Amino acid sequence: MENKKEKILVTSALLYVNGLPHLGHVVGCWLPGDVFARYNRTKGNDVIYVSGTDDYGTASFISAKEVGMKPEEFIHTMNTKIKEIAEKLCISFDKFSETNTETHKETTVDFFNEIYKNGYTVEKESTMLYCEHDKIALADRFVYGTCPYCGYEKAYGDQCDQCGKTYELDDLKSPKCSFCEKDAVKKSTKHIYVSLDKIQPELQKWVESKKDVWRPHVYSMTNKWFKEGLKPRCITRDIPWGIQVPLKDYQDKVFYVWFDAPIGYISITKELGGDEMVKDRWQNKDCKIYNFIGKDNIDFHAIFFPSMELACKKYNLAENVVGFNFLNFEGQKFSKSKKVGIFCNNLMNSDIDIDALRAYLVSIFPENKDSDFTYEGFKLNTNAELVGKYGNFFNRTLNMINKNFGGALEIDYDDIKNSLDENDNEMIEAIKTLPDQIGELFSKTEFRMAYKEIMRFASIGNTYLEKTAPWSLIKNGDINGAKKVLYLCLNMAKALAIVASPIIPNRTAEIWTEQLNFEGRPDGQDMWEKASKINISKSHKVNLPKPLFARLDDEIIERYKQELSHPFDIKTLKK
RNA sequence: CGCGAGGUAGAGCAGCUCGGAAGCUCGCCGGGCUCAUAACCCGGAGGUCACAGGUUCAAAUCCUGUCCUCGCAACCA
Repeated sequence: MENKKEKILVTSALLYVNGLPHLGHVVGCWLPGDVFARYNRTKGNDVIYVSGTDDYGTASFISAKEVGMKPEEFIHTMNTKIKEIAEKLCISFDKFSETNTETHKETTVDFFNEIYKNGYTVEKESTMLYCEHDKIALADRFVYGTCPYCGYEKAYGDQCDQCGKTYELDDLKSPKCSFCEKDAVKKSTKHIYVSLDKIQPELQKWVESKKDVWRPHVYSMTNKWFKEGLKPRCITRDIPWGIQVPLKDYQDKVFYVWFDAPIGYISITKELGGDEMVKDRWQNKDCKIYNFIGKDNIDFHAIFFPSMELACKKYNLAENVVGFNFLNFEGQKFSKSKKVGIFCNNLMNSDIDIDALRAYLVSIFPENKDSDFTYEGFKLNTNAELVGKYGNFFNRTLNMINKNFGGALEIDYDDIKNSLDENDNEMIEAIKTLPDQIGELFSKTEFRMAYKEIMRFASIGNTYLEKTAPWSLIKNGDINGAKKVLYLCLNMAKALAIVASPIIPNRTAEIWTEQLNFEGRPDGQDMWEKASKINISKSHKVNLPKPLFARLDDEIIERYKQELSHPFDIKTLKK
């Protein structure tokens, strides 16, 4: 059953530039997207993987001010650092860009113009709080004042922490700007709203068609919106940092970040391959789009962005909105202020094995519910799975081939096919069927299960060695028997390198060239189908093995705990 | 009746969509092997699948109710 090559576009949620990512973002967006993209390339599909940073919005504007930089300079600095971290983690973006580009501005303005032209916008007058000093509109979380109910003086714009009551921004007494603490003033302004209510029927149809594709929690979270009914949503803001709204009377307004950010997926695609690629990936119904996001982003990717796309009528909607849950850390939430977590800026100077880290993270991906990172788990996964099962199998196989046969077995499948016993047949069955089963799991974005199956695959190899005991065969003079066993093991080793390559790309590439002595890379285009073939040539010579992964002891773990727990503080950028 | 997630062997978890003899990793006990990074393989002990009802020939899995735990200001995916 040969599958046709698929066109696939993978996106990972744009990261807000106001800080550097912690493991949560890696585990929910970058890494699953990367594993998925790598698998599909290896499978032979035509994949591109894009992401970047979301540069606009109030917080980054204020942060830039705080460190004495222009917004452009600040976001560029942050974008560069974030990109370095992605590279360190071996996230294989075809393009990692940002939203502060000409291409993005054009794409966003054009996107808006289409919605406008299609009649899906309305104008509304509303009052807002404005800070004359910082020249920005103050959203609920950037303003405080006196609670109209209990008189608490540090109440937020829409809710009081002391009495818990919620209210309208209008009711807050003597409001002040959270940034400069000066009085905020009330202003009346016009804003543009997108008529989500008009789009709801069409959107709902799309969502329903995804019932069996999306993860259950994504589907149910999305459907909750329909029960209450979608309402027009404001997409403009009164701040000086963002993309200008291209309408008369709106010269001083910009688009709300959540309007333009997802359009970034399109503009970054355009940056990568021009209009032609946009056409090929966003306007071609044969291209499937996968959005990898954290659960906090589900609403934006399953409701707002698709609604906008439907109103714009120019681009295709996603095939799958892959919403991940959250990662906790040693039983607690990640927290910068409490220094709970692993903060990726620390990875840059750490000697932690990125592949081992990736493998552990995949094993605990919060696919269906929140999960927990523990150093104990990391240590266990590295020592028991990667060293003991996976790496050990390569080591055993290659060692015996080298020690006893000078690295070359001088046989192939034709030489052994008439002398197969039950154990051999089980081994052959595993090599022929498991790569496809594992691939199926990857393509269904069930990464944790795929990883588990890969480790089970390695265990089958170890058990086979145990049952056949080639070291005894050699001792007893059954050289052909030993060669047969090792030939099958070598073919399994090849398969194991390929199927694990989406998760541990560096180590598998290393063993591929340096130890197995093959050409190319195990994660090369179209390599997947080679995994299930038992076809290594007679004269193939392997090299001496070398341990793939290093064991972790408590001392090293303790050092990582110290090294990796420091959140990045933007104040260090201060001039 | 705020919202959401969860309660499965000592620990951590999978299985629940599409009911059909309780599974994985670690730990523990016993055995085997010595090719391998004190790695590997086999066997065993250990669970009334939170509780109570219901549907069914059959329920961890579906339905109803109850109890308990965790998250829901900000930094933060």
